Amino acid sequence: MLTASEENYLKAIFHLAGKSKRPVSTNALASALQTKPASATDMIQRLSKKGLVSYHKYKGVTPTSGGNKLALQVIRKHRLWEVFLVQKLRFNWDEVHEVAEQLEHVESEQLIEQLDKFLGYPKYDPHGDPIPGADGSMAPLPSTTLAMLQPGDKCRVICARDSSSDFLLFLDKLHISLGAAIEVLDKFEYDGSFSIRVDEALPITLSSKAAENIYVEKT
Amino acid sequence: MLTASEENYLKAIFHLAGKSKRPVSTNALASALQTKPASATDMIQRLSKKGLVSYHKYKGVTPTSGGNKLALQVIRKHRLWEVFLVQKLRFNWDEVHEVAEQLEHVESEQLIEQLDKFLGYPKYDPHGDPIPGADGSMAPLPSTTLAMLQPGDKCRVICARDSSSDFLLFLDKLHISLGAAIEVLDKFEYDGSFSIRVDEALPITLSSKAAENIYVEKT
DNA sequence: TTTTATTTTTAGTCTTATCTAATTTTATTA
DNA sequence: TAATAAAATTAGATAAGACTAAAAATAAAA
Ligand SMILES: [Mn+2]
Ligand SMILES: [Mn+2]
Ligand SMILES: [Mn+2]
Ligand SMILES: [Mn+2]
Repeated sequence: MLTASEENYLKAIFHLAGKSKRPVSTNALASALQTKPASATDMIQRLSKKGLVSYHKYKGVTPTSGGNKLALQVIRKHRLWEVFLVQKLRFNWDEVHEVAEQLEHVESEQLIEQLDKFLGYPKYDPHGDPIPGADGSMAPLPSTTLAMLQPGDKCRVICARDSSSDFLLFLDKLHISLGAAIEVLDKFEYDGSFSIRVDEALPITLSSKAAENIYVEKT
Repeated sequence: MLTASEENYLKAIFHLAGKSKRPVSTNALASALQTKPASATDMIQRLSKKGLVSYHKYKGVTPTSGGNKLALQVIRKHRLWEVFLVQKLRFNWDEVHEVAEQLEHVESEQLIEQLDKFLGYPKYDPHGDPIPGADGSMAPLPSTTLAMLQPGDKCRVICARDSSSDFLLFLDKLHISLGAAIEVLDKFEYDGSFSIRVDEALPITLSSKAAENIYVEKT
């Protein structure tokens, strides 16, 4: 088992390496974790001994396939907790990170699987980032906005594209929350506005500007 | 701020000292935490320096008023998480402790207040232990069983008195879960059995033996 | 009231995770 | 290419939290 610190480093290496798995420099890692390069080197060597990262002195570090898998599981936990905090505990979009950063280290297979179920197996976190499955698989980044839908289409809200607090406050006023089920009733060509139904409530009107800033997945 | 280890020790001292605040011996503390007496002494001295416990060499240790307050806050978090695990994530009564033991150390005022709200401000945990309020106040131990109620009475399920897995499985079959709202419809004097309604569902019959083993609070 | 047993504390060691300061390697520039 | 700057590593220190073994204090028994 990994310590919280090891998990944080592994996750940071995973993120910094990106899709192309380019080597992560010691300085970049240290600065991402708000620590010193010497500490990063220490931890890199420890993770390397455990076979979780591939490391060549002065040449940077990348996750191994084993490290990759573990990093994805930590990210899975982090993002599921973020969904919980926003959808169930009514945290704001920008208040969840710190807390999820702690919760992600709680160790219990059962906990995370039941949480996933409780949340309805969400595919995206409140920032629109895909949630890895138990097997490490991930949905593609969200690309459909509410504005792309046609009357009769149904969808679920993933996240806001424009995550300014103004916009989020606006969504809150309309009771459009993360994970809300939306049905497109009508689209008015005149100004591109929509008539929609949110979570079985009475129909409301939404401007094209707002619709373009809401990422959804069709259901 | 306290480390997880400090919180665990403080909580154990609080529990072992009991209501009468009798001094806790080093051996008792070590054995409660499954560690060695030398480690317990170490930690006792650390907590003493922080003013959280009152300590006299060879004479045992008790929480100070400050330590008491902090211990109650950790217990509050522990028990609220236990309620969450059982009521929301469908954990069994006896599966929650380990996980709550980890979750209790997550640090966020907002998290615990929102969780409390989300759970409907429960007064008891799944083991029937009262949950301290944010101010440290606690409800008395549960004393009312379902069997004590009369037709027309309404209540909420606190916990099982007999927490054998047989009985818990039986309750599960009847869809009587922790926190369930129960209405007593009728009481049959012939055998002491009850007709009750659980969470607005169709009426069911409950034996006197079962009713005597369910602790409730009247609503 | 000595002697013996138990409990508790102290002394010294280990691991994890951090830091600063010094050194080494790599990259840049003249 | 040689000098300099930047990045990375190593050396050495510290703190938390655990351990074992030894010493000291207290409790129980003879
Ligand atoms: Mn973290
Ligand atoms: Mn996120
Ligand atoms: Mn704990
Ligand atoms: Mn409990």
